[in-house]
Amino acid sequence: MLELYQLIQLLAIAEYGTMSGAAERLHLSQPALSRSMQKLEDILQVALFDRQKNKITLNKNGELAVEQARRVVQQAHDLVEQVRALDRSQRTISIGTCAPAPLWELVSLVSQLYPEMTVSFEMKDTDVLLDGLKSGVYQFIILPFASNEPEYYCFPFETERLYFSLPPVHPLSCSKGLYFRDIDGESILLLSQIGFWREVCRKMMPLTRALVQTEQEDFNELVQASALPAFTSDLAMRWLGKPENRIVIPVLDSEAAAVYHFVCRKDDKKKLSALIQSLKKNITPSTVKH
Amino acid sequence: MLELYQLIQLLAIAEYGTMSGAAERLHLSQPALSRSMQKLEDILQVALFDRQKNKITLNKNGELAVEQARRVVQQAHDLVEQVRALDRSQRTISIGTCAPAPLWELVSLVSQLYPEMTVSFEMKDTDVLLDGLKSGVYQFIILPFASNEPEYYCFPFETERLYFSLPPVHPLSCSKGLYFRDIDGESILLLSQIGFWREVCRKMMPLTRALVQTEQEDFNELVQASALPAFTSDLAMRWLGKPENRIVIPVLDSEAAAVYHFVCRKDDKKKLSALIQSLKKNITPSTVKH
DNA sequence: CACAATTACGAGGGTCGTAAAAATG
DNA sequence: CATTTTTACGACCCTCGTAATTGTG
Repeated sequence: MLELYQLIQLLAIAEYGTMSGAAERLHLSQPALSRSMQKLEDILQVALFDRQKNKITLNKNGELAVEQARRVVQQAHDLVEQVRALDRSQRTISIGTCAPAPLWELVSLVSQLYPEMTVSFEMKDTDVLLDGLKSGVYQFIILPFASNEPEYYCFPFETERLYFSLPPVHPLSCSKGLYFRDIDGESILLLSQIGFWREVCRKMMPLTRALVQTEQEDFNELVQASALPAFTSDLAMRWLGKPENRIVIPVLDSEAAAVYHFVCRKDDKKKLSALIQSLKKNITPSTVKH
Repeated sequence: MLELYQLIQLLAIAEYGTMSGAAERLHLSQPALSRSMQKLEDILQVALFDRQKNKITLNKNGELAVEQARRVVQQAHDLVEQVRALDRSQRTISIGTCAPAPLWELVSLVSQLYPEMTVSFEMKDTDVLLDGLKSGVYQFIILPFASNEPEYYCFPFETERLYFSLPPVHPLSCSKGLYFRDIDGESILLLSQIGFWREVCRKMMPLTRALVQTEQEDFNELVQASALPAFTSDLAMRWLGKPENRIVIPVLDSEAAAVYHFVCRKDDKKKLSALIQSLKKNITPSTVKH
């Protein structure tokens, strides 16, 4: 019976050229490898090597066998990897999101509803998210708009509104509401992991220079220490707390309000029904409106 | 280490549905198969079956594994077959010919020159021969015309001229020479394995009905017993003898003379050089002319 | 109680490593 | 004389089969 280990050994010989070298690479004794190849030739009923007492070289048959063996071994390797990947994908829920805020609720919710599953998430551009949903990278994604592609199931479940976070000394800190353009031109502090909000800022405040901070801790300290404007949101304040020593003022532009949509493939709707129901239950009428 | 026998066993379970059934088909005990599959799951680090104490069914992982295993096992099988086929092709010379006559000389010549090789031959239509030469089915072919395709090496090496074989009582048996049309309309005896000559007859003697005989022995007896015209040729008479109690009369049409051409791929010219030289040496000037 | 799968245990086959031999440059 | 391949022999691993156990319809 032909077996994979024989093909792997053959490949090692082909790559290394000599039996003793291949044996060493395979952590095998030369005699073992020699016998193994003799047995392979027995099985194939074909000579694979030109034997010159002191030296062996692959003959035509051997070269063809090596070529074919590469395919077989590669595919066997792929089999292992693909099956493991499928298994992993069945044990993990991958979430793709356009912004961090929805995750604060979602991750704990998903962990509760599917306690045996591993939860992973990524923040990407919306087009990458849609590609990933299509290819199965994500079980569901969070978009700041609705998708009406027929193969997807989509509904809005949460809104987020941006607030300026101003130091009390700021000239506009007494306002009841502000527009992006009121602050445009001033330098502002920004967290790096804010998803699509980054683009919103660039578009709505084209004159503003953003000082981007990677770490949440460092960001918080900077906000307290500096006199620069920053952003927060209703969701951020609910989950992470209000910034200390700061005045928060709602941003009045319609672009400052996002309606997060849950999007999954219709095929997966049944699997995710518990989550979907739970999300819909949490929707308060005021939450969705803006 | 993943091995082929485990994949084969997995496929048997997938095809048969139950372990005991698959074990039987594999000429294996159930416990052996059960342990084997447990080991396969160990190797993949993945469960392949839903186990219900009394029953097993493939789960998603298992189905993917089966699908992949089919590919791997199939390719492993192909490896064996292809290597064996290559080995055979290196040990055999396959000749394709348009007519039987050239073989009488060729087969013995090839056997002498390449005593370690097996000689096989087939008689086919000329277009099939050319296809076969291109695809490697034949090492060389014999055509009744020259091929001037640039990748082929081609030269004429033998001619054959048809003769009518008439009973002495036949009205034309005293002729020095005859044309096809002189006999056209009479029923004639024909051997089935005459290659392209069959088409020549059909074309040159459209009114004639051919009584086709499969066996050489039966044909010879028929020729002696009946009063019907038949064919022979210079080569047939040289190698098989003159028909008894018959008058042989040359067929004068140009279509009754064939110049057999040896055609091989230029790649193979070197391998066949001994044969080519030997064939060229045998060419007598009179043999090639017609 | 028949049937299916798993566990336990001993037997056998096959591969492995060490040692030794043969051959080459 | 170092290097490479092959043969010989004993050890061990791993798969197999038989028998027994558990669970199901």
